[in-house]
Amino acid sequence: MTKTSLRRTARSLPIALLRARETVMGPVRDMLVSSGVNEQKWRVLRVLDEGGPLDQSLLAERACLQLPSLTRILRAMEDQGMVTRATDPADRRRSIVTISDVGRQVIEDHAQESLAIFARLEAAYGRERMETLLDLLEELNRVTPDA
Amino acid sequence: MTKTSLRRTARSLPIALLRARETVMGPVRDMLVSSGVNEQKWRVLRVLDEGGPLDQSLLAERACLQLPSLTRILRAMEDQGMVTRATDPADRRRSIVTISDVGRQVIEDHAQESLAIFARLEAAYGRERMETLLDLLEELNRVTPDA
DNA sequence: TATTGTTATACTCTATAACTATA
DNA sequence: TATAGTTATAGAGTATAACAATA
Repeated sequence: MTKTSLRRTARSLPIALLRARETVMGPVRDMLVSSGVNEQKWRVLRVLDEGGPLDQSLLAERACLQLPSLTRILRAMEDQGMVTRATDPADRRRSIVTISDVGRQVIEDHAQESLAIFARLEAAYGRERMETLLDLLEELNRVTPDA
Repeated sequence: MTKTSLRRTARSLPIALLRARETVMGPVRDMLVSSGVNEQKWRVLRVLDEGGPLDQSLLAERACLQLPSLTRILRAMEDQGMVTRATDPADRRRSIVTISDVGRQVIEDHAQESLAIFARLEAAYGRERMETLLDLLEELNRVTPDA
């Protein structure tokens, strides 16, 4: 160990969050391979399904993607018929992205499995504990909106 | 929204973990640009500094890296003099990785700043809340070791 | 035969900057 | 001049499979 003592890696928030995500993503990745969309497209669909039509900047932020990545992803998703894009008439620089029936169907097709994966994890981890964890994560995101 | 209601994305554990990590990594990334190592190398150094010499499989798991990625990263880190590698005499398939003084110095050089970043976040978020969050993340990693 | 680590491939994300169109 | 989104580029991670060396 170095002289200046850092926290144990298990108590390092960035590392702890990354390990937790790897833990949780295992079964989710298995689900996604059968869905025809990757993790990123799945996030885009989820965010659009939840928040309604969004411009790309906001969509990128909520889906944790860079704008250049999103540009490429949306091109593919448009080709697959999962989303549509339209110029915002109020500000013609903006492009508004809308989920289509095809996109909604992708979510619908995997919603049961997604819920089941979560339910299994919650059963193993504890319902109350899970709610507390999600509360704390939400609060963390509020503390530092992006910095 | 689709008919089968999934959780709000803020209550989706994979998405919540990803957003939390993005939130937390902002200042950490700023620190790392001045350190000469990227996120992945920093994790490798932290894990080695904490756990002592490790074989590559274990190191990969603890640092959340794939073995092929680790192979490439270690080659670079060996060239930079941050780590050394030696064949395990007890099992000559195994390669044991050890952090060097140079590697330890990289950690030492940024330990203060790393602690300060954490302290600021903790102050904004709440000390007790932070401890609870870290406890819950540790427990989550114990529930499902990797599945 | 199984395991550890390496190499190779294809795909994708990140980070950044330059660029276009619009405001 | 500033902003939204696109394009291009370099660097790097992921996933996977094939492979060599060793067990």
